[in-house]
Amino acid sequence: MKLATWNVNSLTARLQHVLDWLAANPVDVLCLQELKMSDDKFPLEALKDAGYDSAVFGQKTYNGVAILSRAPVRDVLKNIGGFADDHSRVISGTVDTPAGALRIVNGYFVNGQAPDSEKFVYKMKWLDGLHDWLRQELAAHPNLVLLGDFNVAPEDRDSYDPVGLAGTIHHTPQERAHFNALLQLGLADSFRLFEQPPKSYSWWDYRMLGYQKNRGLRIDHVLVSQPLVPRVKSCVIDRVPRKWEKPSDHAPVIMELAP
DNA sequence: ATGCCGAGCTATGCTCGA
Repeated sequence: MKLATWNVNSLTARLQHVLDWLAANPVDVLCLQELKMSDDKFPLEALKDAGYDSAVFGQKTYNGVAILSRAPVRDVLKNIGGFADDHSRVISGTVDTPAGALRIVNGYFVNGQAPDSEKFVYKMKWLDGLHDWLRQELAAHPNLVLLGDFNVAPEDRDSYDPVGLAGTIHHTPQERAHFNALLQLGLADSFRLFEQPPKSYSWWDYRMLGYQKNRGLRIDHVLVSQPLVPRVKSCVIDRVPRKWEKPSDHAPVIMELAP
């Protein structure tokens, strides 16, 4: 089965791209971030017509996440357990597969703006909350996928300019320590289970011809729990929709799980 | 140092993203 994550930067603006992409890439699960719409605006019917049920945690203007799935999604949970948050950033759910129940945690991680900002303080607290909650979630759900827009470039090779951008947002040691703490829980970065092309990124700035110059960051990730690692067949970034007219600034990341 | 782009809002310039 295939699972994908895509920050669409407004589902209102990008619905047709999502439908076109799903028609060409009929994944089993697609996790979306930055819906930028309230639940009542979510295009449930259009996605149902495309073959997907949706679990939605929307928010007007900012944030908002959804799990689209060909199979029903059960036991849906919104936000991080035990962490009060005004933002709609995390939605979790379980899908039943031939190989057993699969827990999916879809996150739109805090951006953090700059290391000396209040938003960065919020990012650190949010990541602490996520980590503590995930430890329990992993105990309860051995087959777990954590995917989404992490807003962290985990290593220097995940940035187009690791030297010039050292210490700036997405590149700070604090953010990378939080990413590594997630790995320490027993999660693996599925993208790095395989040899990958150098300069592989999932986000490119709209400005200054970022995509055309491949000035990007790899900040969208698919992490899998240890029992799933032997079942991961591939993880690829699909840059095709980044070339479409009026694209999201993020590209989808697709992970394939056996059987 | 800032805007460079793009989206949303009750807007006609601002905030935010990354």
